[in-house]
Amino acid sequence: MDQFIKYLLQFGNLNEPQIALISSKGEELELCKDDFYWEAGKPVKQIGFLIAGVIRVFYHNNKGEEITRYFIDENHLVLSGSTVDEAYTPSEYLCAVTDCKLVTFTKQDWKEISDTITGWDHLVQKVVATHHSEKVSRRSELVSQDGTERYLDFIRKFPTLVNRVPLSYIASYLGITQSSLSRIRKNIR
Amino acid sequence: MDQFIKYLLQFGNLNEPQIALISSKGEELELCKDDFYWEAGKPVKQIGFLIAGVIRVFYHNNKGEEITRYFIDENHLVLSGSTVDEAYTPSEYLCAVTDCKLVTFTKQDWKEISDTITGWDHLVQKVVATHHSEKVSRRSELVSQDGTERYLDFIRKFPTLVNRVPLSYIASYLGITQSSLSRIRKNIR
DNA sequence: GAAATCATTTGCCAAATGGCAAAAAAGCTA
DNA sequence: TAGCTTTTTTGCCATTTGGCAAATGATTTC
Repeated sequence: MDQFIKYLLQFGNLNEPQIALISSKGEELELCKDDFYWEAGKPVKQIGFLIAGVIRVFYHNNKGEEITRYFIDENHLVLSGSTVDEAYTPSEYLCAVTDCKLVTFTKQDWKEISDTITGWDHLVQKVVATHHSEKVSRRSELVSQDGTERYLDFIRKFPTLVNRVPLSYIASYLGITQSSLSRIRKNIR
Repeated sequence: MDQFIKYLLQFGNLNEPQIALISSKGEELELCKDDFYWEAGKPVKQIGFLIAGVIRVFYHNNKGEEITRYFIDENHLVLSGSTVDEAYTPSEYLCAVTDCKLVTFTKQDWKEISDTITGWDHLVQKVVATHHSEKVSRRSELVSQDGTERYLDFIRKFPTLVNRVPLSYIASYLGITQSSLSRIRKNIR
């Protein structure tokens, strides 16, 4: 929980009572490897903040293959792309790649925080914007590169993930087959 | 200007004085084809809303090639990924693909609006979140598909752009060469 | 430690894409 | 319309990647 507060404080000030309010609402949640945090079609009722571990975001393409859209690592909010106060049913799966620890808030509590703390929405907006630009900068160049460049880029941009995430997931994130990625790795060394 | 207000009202209520305030701050801006709206390295001083036209977002990769990151079409905010009130210097170029019309706000005025209108930040957050998820859903599947699928997807997701944007830009967005895209198009018909 | 399971590497060949340059088509201007 | 410029299409061949299946390696379980 402290970790979450500390993270928030990078984006704006919070006074003691505000911190107390936030702390009182947050609940710790642990996920084991391969547990789902979201499942496509099941409404999301929480906002989460990932304290430890890695979550993989994936969906199924029209051939039924799992496509990894993104990896979420420590110190990131897990919330729907659209806004918090609406009912939201994801079309993708969020699944723990490693054991995970999160702080979660019910949407109701989150709304209460938003109504109570002046500037909360603005602060969250900052956080979301930061994550967004990080996401974009991590993702965007993939399309314009060949497999080798994409993998090197992945290592650069997710340095802490390479050894925690199975090859097949990385390949699915990079948009190449596992075999190709394996060959690519061989050529790099 | 009315178009912008109308757009905002989809995301939340605004009363007359609020609308008047927003209207009084917005300035119309016209861009000709190939004009730059942002240039990498030059600070951004405005928030814009695209009323008409298409803007291409691109950057240069390490080989000096232009890579198209995204197309912005009508009824979208043009703002930095990070927050509004900070100095922001983009690392990418925004260039008009067609003649464009925008409504713009200085950061100062935008801040004034934010300070004056309760719920403004929240409303903007909704807009940004909507754009974001739209962007993600338009972008994300590209990596996992071959050229033909990507192009078909592009047509589906940017139906109004196909005939307004040069082939080379689309190819650069799809991460394939212009030649390949040309061949792909031949095979589709 | 052996068996079973899961993850990664490799071989083989087909298909897709890139690089380069020339040709063809489309658009623009005088 | 002719000439010029820009955009798009093609041909040729090298390289990359995919698909599939088998082999190898690693991990877990009993």
